[in-house]
Amino acid sequence: MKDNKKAHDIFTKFLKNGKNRITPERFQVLDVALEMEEHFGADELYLQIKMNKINVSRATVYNTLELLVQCKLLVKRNFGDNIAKYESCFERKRHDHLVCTDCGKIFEFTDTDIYPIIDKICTESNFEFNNYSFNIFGKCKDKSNCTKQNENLD
Amino acid sequence: MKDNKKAHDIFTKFLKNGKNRITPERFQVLDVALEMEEHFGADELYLQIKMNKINVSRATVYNTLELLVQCKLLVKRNFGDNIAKYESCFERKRHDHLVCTDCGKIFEFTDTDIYPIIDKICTESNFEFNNYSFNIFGKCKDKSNCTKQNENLD
DNA sequence: ATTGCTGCAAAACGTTTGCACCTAT
DNA sequence: ATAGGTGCAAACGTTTTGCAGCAAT
Repeated sequence: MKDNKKAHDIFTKFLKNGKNRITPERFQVLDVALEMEEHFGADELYLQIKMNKINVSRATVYNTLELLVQCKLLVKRNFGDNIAKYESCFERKRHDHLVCTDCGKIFEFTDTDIYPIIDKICTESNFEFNNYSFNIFGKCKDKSNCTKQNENLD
Repeated sequence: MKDNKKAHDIFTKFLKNGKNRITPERFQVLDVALEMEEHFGADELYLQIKMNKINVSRATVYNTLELLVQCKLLVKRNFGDNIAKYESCFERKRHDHLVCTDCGKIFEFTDTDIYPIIDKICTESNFEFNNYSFNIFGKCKDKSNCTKQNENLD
């Protein structure tokens, strides 16, 4: 297991601050979330929890994931399929995604040039920045890399 | 009714090109879509169609919307609530969105500085660009403007 | 003791699918 | 004639909700 102590501390502080209760279930959700592969769905996490023989209900998983987003241990993303995907951003660099519409693969990139643009727009629009999402949809040109799950294309 | 002739022509050309059939239902969906307020959901469009006493099924609406996205008369968007939203981009300038997480309002902005960034990333990643999504989430600072539907905040 | 959280199951919601019939080609 | 498209209803998968019991404060 990774060193989740810092993450626990952040979550504890957040929960106390918001008069939310400190429950073992919430920390179990956090622990499993930090172990997940990137970009997991809420239900996927729930099933993983069941597989680990941990007894936490769906309702608690969904509820806790929202809390973890609020305290910025997780980010919530959407890659165009209308399923909420979560991703740890605990001790990770902010990044965005390229989504291949042929094979469904998701690639990460980091580009800081976008930050001043966001700053400018928020200032101009009198908007208090909280988060952003930036996805690029297209096709892997390197087709050896692209399994092309949708064979009905082209 | 707006001048939908050009849009019809684009759709017709696209359908013929892909060996899709030209059916009256598809053009009825297009016409209602072009009349909709910005950012409508598929089911919302279906209900609007029913209200107009037009007889087109849900299946056809969902199917046709995908075709309209493919021929770039509509764009499909997602503002973080896992409901696919559509928006006409027929004779409209490309734009992105600020989403207020307090009141849910969505504001548009246009910023061309992002294009060279997208170009650069696609070139570096050997990616064939098709589309992108860029949303900024935050709060309207001008609270007189913000109805704050979520009174449980702060 | 209070009130928020939990588990469970059912419901809700947007979306997709199966099938028989229809229609554009 | 024959694919492909349609309408309808049922199914699907994700997410939310209602409620009784439980547990953190």
